[in-house]
Amino acid sequence: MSHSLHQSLAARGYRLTAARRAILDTLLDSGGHLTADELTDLVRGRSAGIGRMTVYRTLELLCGLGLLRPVYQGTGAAHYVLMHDGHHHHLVCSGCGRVIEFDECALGDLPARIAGRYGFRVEGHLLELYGVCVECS
Amino acid sequence: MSHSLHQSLAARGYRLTAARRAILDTLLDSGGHLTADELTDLVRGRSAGIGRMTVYRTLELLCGLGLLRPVYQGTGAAHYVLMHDGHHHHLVCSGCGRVIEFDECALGDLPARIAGRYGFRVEGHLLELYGVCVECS
DNA sequence: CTCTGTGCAAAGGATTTGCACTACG
DNA sequence: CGTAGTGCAAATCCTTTGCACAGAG
Repeated sequence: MSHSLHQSLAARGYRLTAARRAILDTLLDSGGHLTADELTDLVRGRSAGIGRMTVYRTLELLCGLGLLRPVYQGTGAAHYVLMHDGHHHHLVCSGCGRVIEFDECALGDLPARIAGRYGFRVEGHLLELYGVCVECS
Repeated sequence: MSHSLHQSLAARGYRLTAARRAILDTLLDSGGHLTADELTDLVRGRSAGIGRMTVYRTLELLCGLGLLRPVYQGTGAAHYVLMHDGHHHHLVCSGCGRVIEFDECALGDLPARIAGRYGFRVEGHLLELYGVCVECS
């Protein structure tokens, strides 16, 4: 499990450097939902001397491979979420801005229907539900 | 149809100024998928003298009302998409970055199940499918 | 009339280059 | 060894404030 990201990189011919290893490990341990800066700080706590740009570039690389996804949670910096098993599901509260993850995947045969209709091969997805959480009701 | 946004604002006590009217009309006509800057240019073509910040503030307002949503398409500026009828569906190609909209909504009774489990009232959603389009295969 | 909304300019952040240097494979 | 990857600093770009003025209700 903690090797899937590393192997995904290696398998595509990308080098597994110390910096990338630290970034990947931090991402996996943190569970996602981090900005680039938050991630940089965490990475540096684990392995000093890693530059902000290396973090940015690694994030960009992972996004290009479909393993990570930037989401815009209102204001400020982009948050990056891991696409565990190719998908990710959010509940976003309009009141307090809180983000809750949930696992239930209700897509059914939609990917197959999309493939049939648009010739589009679906590899992953992000579903965000917007509304109001219990506390904000 | 072209009045739903205007009425949503008016009904909540927001003023329907000339600038907001122009921005709302442009948004509706363009079909969405615009950055703030692209929208500003379009708005100015229709009604000169409208400032960039007015556009930003109107976008922020609409996002707060759940009528619009910022999405992060890779790099650069945020793209804003209209939440027609509270939902929006994307096909995003990892190859060329193209974004295709589709209408099929496959959520079924998920909102009801989420409400039961998390006490979260679902008002809208964004579904993004990632993969490879026909041309990039 | 009053208070919300607007526009400008300037500040504040986040992200991105350019380039010499390091180290993975 | 050669090339992909790194780190720093500076540049660039997007977005947000502060404040005086205009216009909607």
